[in-house]
Amino acid sequence: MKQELSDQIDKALRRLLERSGDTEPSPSVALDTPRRPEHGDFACNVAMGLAKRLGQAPRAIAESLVAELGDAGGLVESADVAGPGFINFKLDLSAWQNQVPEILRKGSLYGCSDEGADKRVQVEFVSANPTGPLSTGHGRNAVLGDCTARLLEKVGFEVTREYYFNDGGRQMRVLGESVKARYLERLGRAASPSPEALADPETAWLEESEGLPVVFPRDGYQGEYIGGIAQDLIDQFGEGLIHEPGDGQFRDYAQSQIFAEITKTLDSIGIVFDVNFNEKSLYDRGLLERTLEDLRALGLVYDAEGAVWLASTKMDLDRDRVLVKGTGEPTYLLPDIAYHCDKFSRGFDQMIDVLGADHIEQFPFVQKAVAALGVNPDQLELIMHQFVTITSQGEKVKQSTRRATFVTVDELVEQVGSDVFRFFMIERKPEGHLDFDLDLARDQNWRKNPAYYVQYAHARTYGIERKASEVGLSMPDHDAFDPLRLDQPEEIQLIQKLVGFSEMVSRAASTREPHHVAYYLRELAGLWNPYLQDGVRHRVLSDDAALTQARLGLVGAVRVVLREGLSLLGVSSPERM
RNA sequence: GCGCCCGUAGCUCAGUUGGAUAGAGCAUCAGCUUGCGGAGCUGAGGGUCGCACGUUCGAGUCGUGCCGGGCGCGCCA
Repeated sequence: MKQELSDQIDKALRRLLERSGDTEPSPSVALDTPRRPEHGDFACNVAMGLAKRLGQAPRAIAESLVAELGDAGGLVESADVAGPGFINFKLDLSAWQNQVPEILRKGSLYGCSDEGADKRVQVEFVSANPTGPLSTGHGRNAVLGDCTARLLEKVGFEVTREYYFNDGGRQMRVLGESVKARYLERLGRAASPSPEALADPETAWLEESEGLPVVFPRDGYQGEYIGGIAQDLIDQFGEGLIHEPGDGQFRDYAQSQIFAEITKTLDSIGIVFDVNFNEKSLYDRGLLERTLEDLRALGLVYDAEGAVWLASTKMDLDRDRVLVKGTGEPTYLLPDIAYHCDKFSRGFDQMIDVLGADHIEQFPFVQKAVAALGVNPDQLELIMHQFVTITSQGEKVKQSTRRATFVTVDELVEQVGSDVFRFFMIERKPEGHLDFDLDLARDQNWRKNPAYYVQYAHARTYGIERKASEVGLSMPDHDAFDPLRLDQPEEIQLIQKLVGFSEMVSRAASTREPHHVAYYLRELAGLWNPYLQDGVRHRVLSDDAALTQARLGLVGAVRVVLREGLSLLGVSSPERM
């Protein structure tokens, strides 16, 4: 509808410019929705931008444009020139009202578009290495990536969700050694390091204690889950693994166990990946060597100090980076570059990496290197997000990765459920900090907890349907009511909000900002809940049969939009609460 | 020290290529209300948009400099 008006204005503007002998390209017409209702339904500022070019007063240009436009084929009720040169449009009420059956007709397709038609996009997210349970930061990353993927699907892209993890390097070896240490401790063949030493890197690290060697690695993983994995191995193998190296079965078993746990966690919040891509497969296919050779052929690689370096300063970056260590082992950077080349070779039109703030430094190196190897840098984009803090009783909950005292996704989901978890995690724009208010998240009061507030708004559409069925009424089809009966100001306002859904989806998808969906839903619910509450002025079920049908039509349209919006967030749409 | 992100109401945060008198939720206060669904409805107060300068018809939004907070700056990932 907005598009239709915008097109009409565009045509009128072209006619106007042509007549005045102006041959330059016509400026694009932008409409925005004014904050103040007396400024109409849509406002246009194109006249102000043309003032200089045409050498006329903006208001005069606006007047001519209004005259040229006429009533835009019955769409416009009034067009007024206001302020410094705005044109304020008020649409005919029926233009709004007739959208209600349209929403019902489209149903779950409402809000969809073809912006991404025939395009394949890959979203890489979570990508936590399987060394422990997912933290809240990973949780935010997971929800952000998944909601972005859902938005892209909504606007027509073919989306691949992918999880990449490093299983070739040092980190996994330390994991294996950590498990082996706990294994030996539990069998009475090794001693645990002192708690003081574990807590503080500066404290002396004993080689042995009470006659037993201390084998736990200095930078090992201290979480309790490591002991659990060790216990599993004792239950299975007894003492049979005491001569097994840490990076053998210990590592393999720990990795597969932890990865299975991570998968389970993600599943519990409705996230399933299409591809789990492991670093090792890059080694197996010889892609590291090939990437290195390709970069070397471009003169972007050199040897120094016993290591192999990426000449990133030649690519406008502030320093060079090591690709292969003196030990002959690659750093994580080389596989990362090889991985992104592999992505590209799989034919995606667009690749999106979702990364936490602690990893963004890495991104430019990968992007530049991959660009040197022939990928258009615009095809590889980054969604960066800041960290999560958890607040309860007005105090921040302290977290430490090193000591594994962080709050896990599992713990949070157990307390508040998947729906609230996801809603809270997506509510903030990615680049801002996210303060997770645990008390509010736990609050069952629908009026206070925004997640429930929106879900409740949806459930109420079913409450009304149930009530209606008691008097033999059912929800009308899209052509079985007269939308012109929806003429109360609150109803028009609701309809305008419903109509704005598509534009919001399109914008959220193109800017990769799913938090707009959450805000939109809160606003819609903020109109809908009070509308229902005021059962005097506009009761849905009344003695007026035709009016009742029309309002049930509105109930249906609101239901469609709430359901579609919630589904973009991966939050359920309950029929009762 | 250098790089990136953030700074908007008491708190947590929105703010659509720069648009008209800066918004929401929570909290506070006042009045109404006994419900198509669990207490609700209506209204009010609350702001030098971190500070300064600049760009222009117009700046919360763009540029520069400063202040404050977070993250990063490894042959760790």
